[in-house]
Amino acid sequence: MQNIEVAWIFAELADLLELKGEDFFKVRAYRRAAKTLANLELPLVELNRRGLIGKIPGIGKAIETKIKEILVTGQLAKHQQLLQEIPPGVLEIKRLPGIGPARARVLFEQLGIKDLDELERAVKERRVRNLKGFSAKMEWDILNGIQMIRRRHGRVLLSVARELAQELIEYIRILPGVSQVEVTGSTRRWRETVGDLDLVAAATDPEPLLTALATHPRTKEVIEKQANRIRVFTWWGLSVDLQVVAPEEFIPTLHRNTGSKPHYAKLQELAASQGLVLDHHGIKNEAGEFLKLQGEADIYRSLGMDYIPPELRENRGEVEAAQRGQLPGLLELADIRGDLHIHTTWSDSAMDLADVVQRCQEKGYAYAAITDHSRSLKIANGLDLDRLLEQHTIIREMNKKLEDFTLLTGVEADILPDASLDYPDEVLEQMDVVIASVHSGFKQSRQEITRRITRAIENEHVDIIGHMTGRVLGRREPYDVDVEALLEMAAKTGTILEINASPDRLDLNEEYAKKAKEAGVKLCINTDAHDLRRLDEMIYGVAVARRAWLTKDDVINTLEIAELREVLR
DNA sequence: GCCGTTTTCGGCCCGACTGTTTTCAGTCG
Repeated sequence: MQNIEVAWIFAELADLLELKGEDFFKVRAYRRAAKTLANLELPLVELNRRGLIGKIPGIGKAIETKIKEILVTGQLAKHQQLLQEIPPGVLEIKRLPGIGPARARVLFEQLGIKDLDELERAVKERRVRNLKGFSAKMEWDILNGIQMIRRRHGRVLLSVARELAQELIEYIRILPGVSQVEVTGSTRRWRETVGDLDLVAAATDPEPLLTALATHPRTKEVIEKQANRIRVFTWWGLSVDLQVVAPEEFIPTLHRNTGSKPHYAKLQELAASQGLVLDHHGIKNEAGEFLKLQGEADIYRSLGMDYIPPELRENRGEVEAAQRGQLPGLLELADIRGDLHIHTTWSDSAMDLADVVQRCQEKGYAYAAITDHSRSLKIANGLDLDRLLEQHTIIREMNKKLEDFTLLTGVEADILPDASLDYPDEVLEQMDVVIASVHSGFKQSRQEITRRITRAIENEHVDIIGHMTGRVLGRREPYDVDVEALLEMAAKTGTILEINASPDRLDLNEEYAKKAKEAGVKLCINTDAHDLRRLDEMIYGVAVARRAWLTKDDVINTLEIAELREVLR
């Protein structure tokens, strides 16, 4: 049992209890526990062995007992029992925008609606609008919500896919006879969501590997099995395809399976035009001899071009650029010198200032900015003026004692619905980093939201615009905003745009990040972390940047502190 | 269900928006 799986049980338990109308505080206690468990540093199994589960904040006697039950039996009786009462489809209905526990319950109890299909039918038959708490407009919203969920269906966040991939790879790598194993497909190309996880392994005998995956604890059922490949569906809601090849076919298979299909097709075409044959066996010349391949770079070299990293393999001009020797030197995680969007216990995060400093130093960063929420964001315990200034005083004091590390003062100031910022200019002026973000009024018109963000961009004290389109993958569409106009304005004012690295945001996305660069805008990759583990998500923002063809020069948090201060000034 | 340098019971981050049964429950961040 992984922590994340235990956390999922508690999160679902919270949802189920909420649907039953259970006390809100009890629901919240489970939800908090789920979040805490998901972000623990150590495996629960280990903590249990050391008798430390009850010591975790937010975990009391009752939840501790339940965790132990899960660790021993693999499930939770109370959770299973609730699932008997409430069909899982009702949980999905509750996740529709505009539908919460109360409305989902009305739909279930009064119309017997158990899943999205039944809901869609009821809406089309106009049976929903007359229910208490519903309306004709809401029927429209429901259909849109169902569309959104259908679009996402079967796809998971890249971070989930990578976590599962890592676990399976480590498991397969140590099996007898395995020489190599790698993740391929869209996961290796770092696409923001993943439909299936594709693995390729090199081994002399496939059978032990196929059996190992078939019986792995993550595997729910085997979908298909052939002599050298197996497809399974996992408990994580992601299917996994493992192909086992002979060692000499590993590199060409890894390369082909990584795709993308259009990229690979283009290479095959190019190979053919040179009298070569490129396929999963390798590259064959006109004499029918296979060229020797040490790595993927040899494939590209044989075709007369530079090596193309997986993130660029989308047939968006990378082949032509590689032929001309003009691929950009992509940004690397190691280029990142600091994180400029971090929350602490002063607002709604689990980390205190000392935690942040320690972890950022461990990561080898030279600086970090503390940017807690501003006063209007009450639910996140946003800082009023007094607390903000107090925090900044403390940060400046801490800074004096730090060596080779700079803790910057800052704030994530709300761009309010009336386009003003949450603090006056005189206050913003005094801090190192001002991020301005929208956290309210998402449903304003395109014109209004664009104007709001434009005003923030124009404010000379605003350094960075945070998560500019506001999307949350699979949960919330971006707000209606004229991104192109904002890029133009940001270029004019020298305002920096954030690539929010949180795997469910990735905002700006790769398309806009690329356009930003082309418009002459500088970017900053931030985690927006609310707990220690999520400071590690920088890599996902770097992946967006790489897929957007960005180099070190395009990203300001690759600068050393003195240069960074210059840019922020 | 969790928690306690005021409380082992009684608190638990708040407020805006929405649609509308025009007075507030439900949802959201």
